[in-house]
Amino acid sequence: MNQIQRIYNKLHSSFGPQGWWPLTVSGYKTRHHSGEPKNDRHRLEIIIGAILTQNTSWKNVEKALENLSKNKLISIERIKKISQDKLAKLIRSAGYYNQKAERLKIMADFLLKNPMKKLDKLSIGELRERLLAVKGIGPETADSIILYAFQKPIFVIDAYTKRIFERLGFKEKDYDELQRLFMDNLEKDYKTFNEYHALLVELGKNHCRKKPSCEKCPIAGYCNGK
DNA sequence: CGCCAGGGCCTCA
DNA sequence: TGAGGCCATGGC
Repeated sequence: MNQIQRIYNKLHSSFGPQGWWPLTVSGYKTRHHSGEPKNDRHRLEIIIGAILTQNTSWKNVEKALENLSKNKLISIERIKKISQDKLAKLIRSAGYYNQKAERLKIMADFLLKNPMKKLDKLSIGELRERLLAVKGIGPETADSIILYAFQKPIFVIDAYTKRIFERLGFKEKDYDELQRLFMDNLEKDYKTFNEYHALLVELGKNHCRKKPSCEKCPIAGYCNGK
């Protein structure tokens, strides 16, 4: 077994299954105890959440999602109709609210022209290319959407992932390189990629923070410290 | 009070 | 292609 796989096993047995994506307003999580999307509304909530959480803690995003939900704005058509200014006020708690309001509007446009049913039929490569062409959607957001909204096997790299694996001593640095490291060393399995990324977020929040606290870190044995 | 959070775009070498 | 500025709130 390779190191990438070993680290996954250790994290999984320590933290347990994470069941991402953390749907919060679509009512799916409470009914089914799983964040897996079942319909287009769930998918849209994930897409919106992925944009809102750019460089922002999930806690701040939840409030914004609640506000959107109250105003029936987990809807492509309703996002189209509302003014960007009003939208910005509703998502204020997520930070960068003017930018993010614009990004949500642009994404709504994109989804009107590219219905999810059609996007779902595309190959991963093609879907990724189309998402990356949308202004405001970079590699991490695109991959989060592909993995968590469309349940296709691609590995999401975020700031936590970069930090954790740098500390572990891996030399891969840029996004694509790091992504390949995971995809080449794991089964190309949607559930594995889903869980692994979620587990890394958990590790990053609780142990491998900017200022690390390694005492109780479950993978301290694989790490040089630092 | 200062630091940081599940990025991405733009500009300028 | 890489570094640096910019966008901003809320938790700790």
